[in-house]
Amino acid sequence: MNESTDPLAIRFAALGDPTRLAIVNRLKERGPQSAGDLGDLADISAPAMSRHLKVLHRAGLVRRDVDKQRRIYSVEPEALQAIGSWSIGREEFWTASLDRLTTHLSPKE
Amino acid sequence: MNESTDPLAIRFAALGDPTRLAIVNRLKERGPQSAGDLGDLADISAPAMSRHLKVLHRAGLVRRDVDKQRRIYSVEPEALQAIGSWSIGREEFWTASLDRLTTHLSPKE
DNA sequence: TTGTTAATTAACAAACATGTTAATCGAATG
DNA sequence: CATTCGATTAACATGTTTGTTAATTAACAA
Repeated sequence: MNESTDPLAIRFAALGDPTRLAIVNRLKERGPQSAGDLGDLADISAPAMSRHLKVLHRAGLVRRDVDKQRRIYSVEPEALQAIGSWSIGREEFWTASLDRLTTHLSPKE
Repeated sequence: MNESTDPLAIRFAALGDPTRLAIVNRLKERGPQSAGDLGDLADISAPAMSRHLKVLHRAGLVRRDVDKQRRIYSVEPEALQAIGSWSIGREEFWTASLDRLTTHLSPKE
C-alpha cells in the first residue's frame, strides 16, 4: 500500500481523522484561525494539534500564512472543490447502477 | 481520538486508502462487480481485498448483495452525495475567506 | 538582557491498519 | 459424495498514526 501518491486519496485520508475534519469544519465556518485558536477543538496537546495541521497542509487542504510568530490557517477552496467534483461526478451512472445490478444477479427461482 | 462515530470521518477514512478509492472508482465506472472481479485492481491477496470491501461496506459507501456464493458490490449513491454536499456546501464562505484572512494579518511594515 | 508567548520539531510508547498464510464455509460441479 | 470455486474469518507480523513530554526556535514585552 505504497501508492499514496494519489492526491485524492491523500486528501481523504487527511479528512478521515475526526480532529482534522473538525479543524476543516471550523475553518469553513469561522474563517482563518491561528493554530492556537484551534486548540479548543480537541482535548489534545499543542504538538498534536500542530501535527494535524501539518497533515492537512501537506494534503493541500489548508493554507498556512505566517504572521510574525503566528501561523494562520485557512481552507484551500480548490481542494474541497476537487473532492466535490469527484463525489458528484458521473451522476448518470448512479441511476443506472441498480438496473445493472440485476444483470449480475441470478433469476429469482 | 476515540470520536470515530462521525459518519463523515469514517467515510473519508475509508476512501483514504488508495486501494479502496480504486475500488469505488471501478464500481462507479463499470457498475456492480463481484469481489473476485475486483481482484485485479491491486496486487493483494483475496483476504486483503475482502477486508477492504468490508471497510467500505461498514462505512456505508458500498452495498453488498449476496448472490449464491458471490457477493456483488455496488456504489451507495447517497454516501457519495453526502460527501459532495459537505465539500461544496457553504460556498459563500470561500470567496469571503481570503478577505477575512487579511483581518488576521498584521499591516505590511 | 530576561522572561513570556506561539508554534514547532524530536524522541518515544501505545494503538491501529494492512498485509500475509492457513483454516473455514456454503454453493457448484463432476 | 468428493472436489473445486468464491469469499470470508482467524491468527499473526510489520509498518504507520497518534498521542505524550521535553527541547527548540522566533517574536514580543519588560
